[in-house]
Amino acid sequence: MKIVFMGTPEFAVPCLKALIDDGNDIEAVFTQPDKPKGRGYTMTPPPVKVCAMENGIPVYQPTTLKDGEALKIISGIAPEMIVVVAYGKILPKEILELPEKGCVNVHASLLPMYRGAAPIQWAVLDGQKKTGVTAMLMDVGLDTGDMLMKSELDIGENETADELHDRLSELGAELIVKTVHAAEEGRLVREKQDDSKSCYASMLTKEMSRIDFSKTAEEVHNKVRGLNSWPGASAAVGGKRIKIHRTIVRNESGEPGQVLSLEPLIVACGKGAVELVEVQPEGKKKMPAAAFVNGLHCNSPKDIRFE
RNA sequence: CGCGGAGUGGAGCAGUAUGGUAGCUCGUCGGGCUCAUAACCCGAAGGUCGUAGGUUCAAAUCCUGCCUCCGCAA
Repeated sequence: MKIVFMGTPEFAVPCLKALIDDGNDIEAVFTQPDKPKGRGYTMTPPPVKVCAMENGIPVYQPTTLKDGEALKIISGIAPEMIVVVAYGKILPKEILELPEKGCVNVHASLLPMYRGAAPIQWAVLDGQKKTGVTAMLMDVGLDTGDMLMKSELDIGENETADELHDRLSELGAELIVKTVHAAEEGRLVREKQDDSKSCYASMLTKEMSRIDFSKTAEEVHNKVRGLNSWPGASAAVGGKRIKIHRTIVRNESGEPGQVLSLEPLIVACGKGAVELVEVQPEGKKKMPAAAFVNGLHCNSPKDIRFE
């Protein structure tokens, strides 16, 4: 099928690859402009751009789709379908209506749950046991279009958002290929979203990363998993910030923030406790909690405290 | 030139202002104790102190260049 692909981050790459491998005719890729990133503000191309260029596909990186330029380019190509995966821009109505088979979006949740920017992370933050990917026909609303196909996935008890992200992106790649096939064969069924069951997964911010140990062990654990690896969950020990990458829920209890054991490293929460498995002090690499404890040179759990 | 931290046996750290024998907590290996052990006791191996120069009788330590890793910020 003749397709224009729109996407930006790592999540979208498997979808693009799968569509290419499936033999579709990807005439153009739209992605966000390169941005200064990391230490030293190096200009970094989005992952989708890198993938597109490796495959010799023309890349467009407009700052806006609303000025008519993009519309001109796309109507010149006249794609049968536009596939959008985590592009990061709102498509104007004129573009949505352009392809005969519509604009299909792959979204990393079981819609209508978790519409919006960070569906994977919020599913973990909320302690969901199940999530998935949904292919839908885009309309002018934000992730409100009619659903076409879904794939479900169980979330592991200790699975992080990053790990789930990788699994969902692969699942999404399978789903979009199936959806394209179904569209070619004209057997897609549209299903309306039940708006009353919808919820919104807002963007994550750094402000969320601070751990509140007065919350329950499950809430702390879900925060660590859901915010990993960005922005990450963090706490303070002895006035220094420390990122907490991996935890396990424990049954012990104590005063919130109190260290109950050094080996393994267990910190009490409002209810229950969490064992810290992998941490990262400011300016250091991530390390096993045991290594962190070694470097502290303290003998008693009373010597340290998490805040 | 966005701001800042750091490279020391396999891991995490100390030692660096006042240059002078390579240290600590673990891990690993061997032995002992024990019904047994991730516990305890004894012993051992393992490091050109990121790299290249410079100063010096002498550099992990002082000076200069380079490489690498990380936190913040975006």
